[in-house]
Amino acid sequence: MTPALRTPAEQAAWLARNAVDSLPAGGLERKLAEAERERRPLRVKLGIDPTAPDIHLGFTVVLGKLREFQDLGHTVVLIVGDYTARVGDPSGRSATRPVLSGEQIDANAASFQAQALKVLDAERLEVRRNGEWLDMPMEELFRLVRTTTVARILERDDFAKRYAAHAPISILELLYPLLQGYDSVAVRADVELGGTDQKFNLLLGRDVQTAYGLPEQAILTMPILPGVDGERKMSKSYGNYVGVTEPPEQIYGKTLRLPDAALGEWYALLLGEPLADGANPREAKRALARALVARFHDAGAAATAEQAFDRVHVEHRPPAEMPAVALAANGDGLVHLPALLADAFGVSRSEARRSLEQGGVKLDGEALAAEPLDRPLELLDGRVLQLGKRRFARLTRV
RNA sequence: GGGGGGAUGUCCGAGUGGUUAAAGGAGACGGGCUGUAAACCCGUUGGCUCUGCCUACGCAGGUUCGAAUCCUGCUCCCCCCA
Repeated sequence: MTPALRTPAEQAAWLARNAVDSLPAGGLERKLAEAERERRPLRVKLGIDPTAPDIHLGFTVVLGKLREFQDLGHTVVLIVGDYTARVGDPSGRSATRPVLSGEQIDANAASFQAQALKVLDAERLEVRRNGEWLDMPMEELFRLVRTTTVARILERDDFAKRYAAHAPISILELLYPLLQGYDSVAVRADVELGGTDQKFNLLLGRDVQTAYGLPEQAILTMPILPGVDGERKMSKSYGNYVGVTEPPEQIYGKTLRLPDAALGEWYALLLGEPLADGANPREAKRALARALVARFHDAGAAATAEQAFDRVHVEHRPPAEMPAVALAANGDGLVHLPALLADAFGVSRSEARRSLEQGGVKLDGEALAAEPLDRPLELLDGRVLQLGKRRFARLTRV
């Protein structure tokens, strides 16, 4: 898939083709030339946060770029931020992230690594934990902290905004860019990747390296992938993400829900190719969905997922497989519908009542009247209960 | 150290003693229309044993027939002065 790229200049251009920034100008090319001259692989660094163990599509954009480096013979250094996670990141408007336990971090890191291998080549991969070097004496910390100033840190866009908005910023947060920069020192990074939101941190890493007498890393920033809402960046906290370990039908279905306006971006960032001019959005989106399922599962799963999708949403038939829910009747042989719906779909009983009132509950495809709330068990046994358009369950007598 | 401002439902944000489960918006959910796209229209959006009951406006007490609204203490945040 990688075209034959002979010279460092060609390689640099290829690597930067869908990046936002490649800094400093010519930096990547010089690194590549140096590696060739010294016959060593470049050390390409990416830091990850083990607070969330799931990798979503947005993150695979950066992973995909790392893979390109690997395909050119370079080494990827994945840094698990175990130490920083343990300290806790108080950033963000939505309160403090929980401080994770050691076991939790280990578990997350392991699952993260397994997922990353769906994109990365295990042969040219080095995984490190920043706890290896960040647990430093205060004297060392002072040395690190001296490399920058408050004004410089406050230049970072989100700090600047929050400061202007009188939102809280903890000292600890201000320290994070420096710690991340020190990671680059510790692993002697030649190149560091990140999303565009990481630009400041990546650049600061160069200053930190200089202060420690090391050559500065080149940086490459990748565009941020919009989430399935097509609006905000893909993020777990916005609930607009597609996880790489999700089942085929989920990946397929979520992809088809993507607004057309974002289709071009997904093509460019996930498939690495432009969306053909005048392409039928529906067909293009189906092709994209198949490609993504095939990438994280396999081609067979992609075909199956598409069939399952068509069956439910095009042909309006219940899915071939659906969870079974046990019916529990009271003494009169009646089943309380709100309780049944709550049990089957994890909604509250009040919510279930509302859905009933709005005609959102179907039995074998027929809308169920809101009254009465208690139905004979015989009427329900063996039938398909449906909430909304895409939640199904088969009812069975215990 | 001193002074001032603030904490409301998933989020943002009104509300300063009584039709307030709490305006408005976003999001989400259900229905319509569709390509399960977007846009658009309608409805819903704390819980429950549901014509009622319970729980809710940072936390804990108090005043009152009645408090998100008043008082006291506490926690956290922001600003100004030093």
